[in-house]
Order: sequence, then structure tokens, then C-alpha cells
Amino acid sequence: MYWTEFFIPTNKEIPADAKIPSHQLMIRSGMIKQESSGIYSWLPLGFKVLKKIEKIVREEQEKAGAIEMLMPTLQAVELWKESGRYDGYGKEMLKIIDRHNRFLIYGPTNEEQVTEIFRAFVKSYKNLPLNLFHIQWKFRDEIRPRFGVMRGREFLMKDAYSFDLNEEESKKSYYKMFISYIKIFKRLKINTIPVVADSGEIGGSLSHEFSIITNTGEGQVYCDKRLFDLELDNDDLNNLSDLERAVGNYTQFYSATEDKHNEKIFKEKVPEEFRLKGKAIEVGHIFSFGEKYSSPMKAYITNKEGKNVSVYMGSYGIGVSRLVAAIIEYSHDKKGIIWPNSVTPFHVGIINVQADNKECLKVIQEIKSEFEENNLEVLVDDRDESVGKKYADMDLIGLPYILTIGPRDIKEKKVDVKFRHTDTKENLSIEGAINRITSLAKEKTRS
RNA sequence: CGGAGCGUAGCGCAGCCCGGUAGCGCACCGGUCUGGGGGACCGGGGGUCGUGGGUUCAAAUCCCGCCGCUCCGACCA
Repeated sequence: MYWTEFFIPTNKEIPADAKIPSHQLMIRSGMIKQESSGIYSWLPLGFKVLKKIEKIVREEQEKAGAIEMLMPTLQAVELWKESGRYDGYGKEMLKIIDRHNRFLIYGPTNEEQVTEIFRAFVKSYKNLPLNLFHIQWKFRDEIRPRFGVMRGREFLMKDAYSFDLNEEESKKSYYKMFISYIKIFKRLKINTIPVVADSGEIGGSLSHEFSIITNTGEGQVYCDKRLFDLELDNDDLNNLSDLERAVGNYTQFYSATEDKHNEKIFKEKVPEEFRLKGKAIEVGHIFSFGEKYSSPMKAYITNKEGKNVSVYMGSYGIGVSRLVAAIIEYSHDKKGIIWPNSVTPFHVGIINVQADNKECLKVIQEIKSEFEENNLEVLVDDRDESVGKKYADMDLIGLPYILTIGPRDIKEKKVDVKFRHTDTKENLSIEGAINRITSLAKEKTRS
């Protein structure tokens, strides 16, 4: 992709309304544009990242046995009255009246909807377990939206819903999702902390939040750093005891939110060098809530004995749009964003020092196609701008590998390579640079 | 929802207190020179001052209503 043929409206000025780094950087790098309080357009660069995160989430959820579908954004309020949540959720629900004077809501979540689908089609224990997920826009009419897409009113969320015959089976589904979440966050290169959580409005007994620690989150979290070094074996875990062991590996370490934190236990359990406390951004939340919805909504299944019983459910959310901001909070410097390879909008940025130098353009085109043959995405800054501006913009939008092509170096078939992650530069041969970056990018994109 | 503040060119702001027909930086357009970290010079374009009303000979400026946005607090992926 050439910069002049794409659309990246960058801005040098820090927008007055944006207070936290991710919000400022997303606006300055032309990823998003605010349309209303808590409502944003996703411009091409932001959209690319959003889609990449979405893809990773989808792949991992499917590996864990969840099946993708799509439910509508608008829901009839009747379902919410049936579950008893209509009053509980209250003003956060955006209500819409259609021309027939029917009340609809822009869904803040989909437990009711999916339960309705389930009860319409599934009648037998033989069809269980089942886990359905979708990635859909939600709307919660927050009292005070803030921090850009971190706490918007409209947001993209992956929500999965599990259906099981009984509590034990349901636990299995829950643990599978727990492990799947660990894998997702690993691929996104963010350290998340699973914290035992209140289940809030969703309700239920077993619940974990997955948070990342940054300077600008909301609410304190305390944890044991050793959590971050844990490795998952890649085997598919299918029986409860294996799953329990894998999850237990994580939950054995101390982690607590402010309200549940116990300084004494913290100090007993966690050696000083592993103690970590900071502000948390919640990026995922999983719940097991049994019959909370299936019972009032009569989502019954027939068990082996021929009896009708309420299905056991759980729900599992990931804030996809929030993750874009969360990753930036986690990975940026004064100059701009630093994307992990797995979600970067382009892997390689190429700066053309002299916009009208034909020889440079030719070399760039060759380098570009070679990267593209290796499935790396390339953005060539071919604008007729000063070099300084091009560097500043490249750093701002956060591409991991930045090549400088200029008349000085191409005579010797060399190129300057900047590694954004380490903020280091090397002068390499063109072939060497291509090989090096290709292997680095692939290695880091996988894992 | 309680408290505070803001709305003037695409962005960041000054002007408002003390009323007299709107300004700065960046961005943008044309040109010349440049080009290895936001380059220089010359020449240009662009604003119903959020909106409705009131006071006044005269309102960006004073008064009232409305709308929008932001910040601090209580709530949420």
C-alpha cells in the first residue's frame, strides 16, 4: 500500500479532549474519529487493527469449540422482561421506538437473545455441550463515556454463551474458555491478570475478569508477576481434571481487585520482587451462572432420565474495540504507538527520502513485492513531505519495522532499518534486511 | 446523577473582564529551493464566533433559554 493511495489523516497536535495516551494516539494516528460522546468512526488504519484482533479472537474461540453466529443489535424488550433484567439494567439500555410504537433496545449484551434461540431449537441433552458466540456491536448508555474507545458507549464485543447439561459440564466449558482467553491475550502480546470477580448484573457464581495493568486504568489491582511467565501446553484439554489443573496453574497466584485485596495475604504469598500493583483495564470477563436465565426463560432440555431440566449456562465477553486501546496503553512511547506484530496494521513501513527520485521508487517497489510475497503488509510513505515528517508519522502509527530508502544508501544496495520495538537502527544490505524482518515478523506473528 | 468547565478557520488556541464589524501557530493551496528525524522563503484561500432570543446606535464580547462536548466523583466489556 502506498500512503498517497490510502487514508491516514495524522495530526501533530494533541486533541484537547483526549486525556489518556491511547485515546490521544488513536486520534493523532488517524485510527478513529469521534462522532458523538462515546461513539466513534473507525478510519481505515484503526479498522485494520480492529479486524486483526477480531480474527485472533475468532480463531482461538473456534479452536476451543465455540461456533460463530450473528445476533442482531436490536432486541425486543419482551425478552428482557422475561428474564427479569429489564429493570435491573435500567438506564444503560438505549431504548428505541419503531413506527409501530414497539419498544426495542440496542443490545448491551445477548444472554436473553441467545437463550431464546437455544430454547427454540435445542430440546435434548444429546445436543450438548453447545457454545455459540458472535462478534457484534453493543451499546451501553454509560453515564459518562471517557477515554475514547476504552470506555465508549458503542463498542465491539465478542460474546460467547455456553450451554451444558449440568454444573460439572458447565464448569468444563467455563475452564475451556478461561484457557482460550489466556491464549488470545498471549497472541495479542499483552499480560493479563485473571482476577476473581463479582458477576454484577449478569449474575452467577463463578466469574473471572481479565485485566491488564497500565498507568491509566481504573481501579487498583494487585497480583503476582509470575503469572506472566506461565506457559500453556498446546494440547487440547478436554477432561475436567486436566482443565482444572491448567486453570489452577493460573489461579494459584495472588490476584485481587482493590475491594478484595488483603495486604497481609499479599505479602505472605508473594515474594517482594514479584509483587505488582497498578491500575487495571478489564478486557475480558467470564461468567458461569447456571440457570439464571434458562429457568425464568424456560430453556429446558430433556435429560437421560426423560426429565426436563433448565440448561446450565455461562457467558464469556471480550471487549474487542477496547482491546485496541488497551494494547496501545500497554505499548507506546513518546513518539507514538508500538504495535505487536500480531495486530499491526502493516508490518513494514518504507520511507522514501526523496519523493521524486525514480531510482528510489524502483527499489522500493522491488522490496515491497518481496515482502508481500512473504505475506507481510507494507506501507510506503511516498508523500512529497519532509523526511522528518515522514519519520514522525511512521513512529506515530507504530509499524514495527521502518526502512529508509534514499539515494545515499541505495548505491551500495543498503538500507537503514529501524526496529520500533527496541528503538534501534541498523544499516543492512537490502537482502539482509528483507530476510531479517521476514523471519522476525513471522516468528512474532505466530506464537 | 452531583460538582466544575468549555464551544471563535480542519486542529490547538488568543480576543470576552473593559461592546465598535475577528487574530496567532500548525494544517491546507500555488511557486522556488530542499530532502538521512516535524526544512526555508515568497504568494494565497478559508470563520452564519454552537444555537435561539433579549439589551444596545452597535454584541464573539453583556443577560436568559436550549444544544453539544470535556473534566472530577458514584457505575460498567
